[in-house]
Amino acid sequence: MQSPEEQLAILKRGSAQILSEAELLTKLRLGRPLNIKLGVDPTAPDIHLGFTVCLQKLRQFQDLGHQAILIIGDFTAMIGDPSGRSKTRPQLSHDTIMANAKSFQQQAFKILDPARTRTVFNGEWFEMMNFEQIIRLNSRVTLQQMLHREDFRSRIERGDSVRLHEIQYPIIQGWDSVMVKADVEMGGTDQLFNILVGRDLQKEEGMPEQVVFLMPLLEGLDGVHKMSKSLNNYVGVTEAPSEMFGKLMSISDALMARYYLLLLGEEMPQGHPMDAKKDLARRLVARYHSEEEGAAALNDFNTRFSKRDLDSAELPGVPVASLGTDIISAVVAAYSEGFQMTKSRGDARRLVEQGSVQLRSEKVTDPKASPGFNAGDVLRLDKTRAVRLV
RNA sequence: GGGUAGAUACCGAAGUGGCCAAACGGGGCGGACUGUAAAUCCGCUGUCUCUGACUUCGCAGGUUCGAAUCCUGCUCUGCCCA
Repeated sequence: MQSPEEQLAILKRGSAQILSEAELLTKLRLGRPLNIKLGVDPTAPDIHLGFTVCLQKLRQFQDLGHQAILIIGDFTAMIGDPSGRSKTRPQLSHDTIMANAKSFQQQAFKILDPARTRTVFNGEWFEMMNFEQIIRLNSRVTLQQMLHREDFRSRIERGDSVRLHEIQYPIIQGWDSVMVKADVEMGGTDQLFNILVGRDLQKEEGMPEQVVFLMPLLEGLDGVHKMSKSLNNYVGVTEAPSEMFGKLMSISDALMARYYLLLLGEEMPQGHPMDAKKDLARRLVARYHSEEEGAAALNDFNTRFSKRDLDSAELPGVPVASLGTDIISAVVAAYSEGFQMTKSRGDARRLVEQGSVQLRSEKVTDPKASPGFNAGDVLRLDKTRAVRLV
């Protein structure tokens, strides 16, 4: 086992903020495995690359002999969050949450070491609480404290509603830290406030305060907003190799440097940016699938796009019989059969009229065309998608 | 509880009786160019049986030849007062 100083040096790498390093060092010197807490929200079962930034750091802690504690926020998820101004977030059933949690773990263990991971559900302690205890818990923090939080404040300034239960989230999360006796809590930089509340509550309970360990937030594919499912700018760790590869190839060069740093933990190499990007994509596919699939995805990308040779690329097969006779029906069917995507006929028509659709390497721009479909033909739909007729 | 402002397409936001499937911006998508990058230019962005038809402007009714626009009720939200 490395010395506390060595451990700190390793852990510091790539982190955004640690409050405080001195405290962390003191804890590392205790010579026992530390409890490293990471809270997860079981509303969406898919882990994306943004979240892996935290998971990888957590793995590093594990490799240094520490204990990861994954807290599944089943309690909060069951309450649901009715605020979502545009979309009401559905209250999740217990079954859904358990299923999500399970799939979450499966994905997380692509990165984490199961032997050093403890998974707990916060319903374990919150479901037991009665109203008196809840009030008492609430009395420990002030409204001013909660309103200090950036996103609440900005919502108030914008005139958006903030529901009372939302300001309890930090308290709930903080109490989790008390219950699992967290030595360190990890999170993205947006978690600073919540994690600090955990410290306050631990202090009030007369226990040592957890160290705040923040990782940078990974920007999504758009390069602007943080990677998130709702913005649809994410890469999921379970996505198919070619899909993952393709998404990674579409990022900007500036963003690529970030991805190198946060996902691979190294500097972006010199040389042609495209080669660097291919290597990034290949390695990440290899990490979440396998070396072979990484190499295959790279190879496939090269034939499909660099050589523009769709015929020999691997494409989803779609039965000729499902296409109908006209080109619009065929495009709609190809999207749904080949990619499980629902396109309206209007969308399909636009793609055709605008020259995106190709059959047997020739553009079909007449929406009324019935060009005849044969097994073996390649039907190109848009920039990234094509199917092979079978 | 009282007052007041508001609810428009993915988001922001115009429109306040017919010229509105609804300006403009963002986002998204497609084309050209390329490295499936960036930048730039062009086009599209409710649905369909697509030079036309149909359904949309919080919900339900009503007035009118005609309503996103006027009236009534309801739901939701902000702000001010209590």
